[in-house]
Amino acid sequence: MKTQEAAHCLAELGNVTRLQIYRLLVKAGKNGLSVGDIQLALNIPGSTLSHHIRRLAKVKLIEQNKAGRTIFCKSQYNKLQEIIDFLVDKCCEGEACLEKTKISACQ
Amino acid sequence: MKTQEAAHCLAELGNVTRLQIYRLLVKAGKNGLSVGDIQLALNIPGSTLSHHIRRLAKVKLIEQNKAGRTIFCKSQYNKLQEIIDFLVDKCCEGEACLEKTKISACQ
DNA sequence: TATTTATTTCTATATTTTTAGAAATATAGA
DNA sequence: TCTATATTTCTAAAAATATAGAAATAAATA
Repeated sequence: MKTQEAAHCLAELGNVTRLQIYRLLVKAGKNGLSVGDIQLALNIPGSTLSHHIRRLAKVKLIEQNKAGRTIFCKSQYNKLQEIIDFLVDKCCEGEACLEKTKISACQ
Repeated sequence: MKTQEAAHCLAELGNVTRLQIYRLLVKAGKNGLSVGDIQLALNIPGSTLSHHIRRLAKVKLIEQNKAGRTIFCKSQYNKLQEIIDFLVDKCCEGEACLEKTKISACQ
């Protein structure tokens, strides 16, 4: 991952409401949550929620699939992996003081 | 780390210039770099650089110490550790599919 | 087909952020 | 003490973001 993309992803995570949404989805696992579930959990206006979800989806931190009139959102764990790898890469002049986080399941 | 603080830190990392500064410092290790070194590497106005460094320092992603008229900046690795821990905590309904990144040295 | 439900899009306003020139401060050295 | 160097603070303007009401869309159900 390049700096530009990493910064963009980190900026999307850098808003309290969006981070709450994202964390709900990280915890939720592969089935994810519907937009309605998230709205119920966070108690925010639909238009605000929709705006934040769209931004998370745009940078591929989450993905959405429609089932009838319900839209399910779920974390794209590989993107989080890439962000973490970017942040810890070549730490301390290559002295390898950071062991990488491995995201094994949930891909 | 709580959501509020995590979001704040992530927002500070979510700007290309600040992320470049931060990554230089993560790579630099425990001796860090002077403000002048960073300015040379990134080629940006001093006032802009100073503003970004201040923001990174404010959330303790980096620390600064003065030596004469030179200010050295270095990464506070433990903060990065906390952010990563926050992001991967309780992933996938506690199925523990994320192994935590360990930052052992450079504290 | 009419209604309800789930969610988005449109729109506008308030707030925050980014950028950088100019001036200020603080320390070292001549 | 005068000057040069390293860095910050002040200031202002442009751009981006956050928030949410209202209207629109799309699918399920009566």
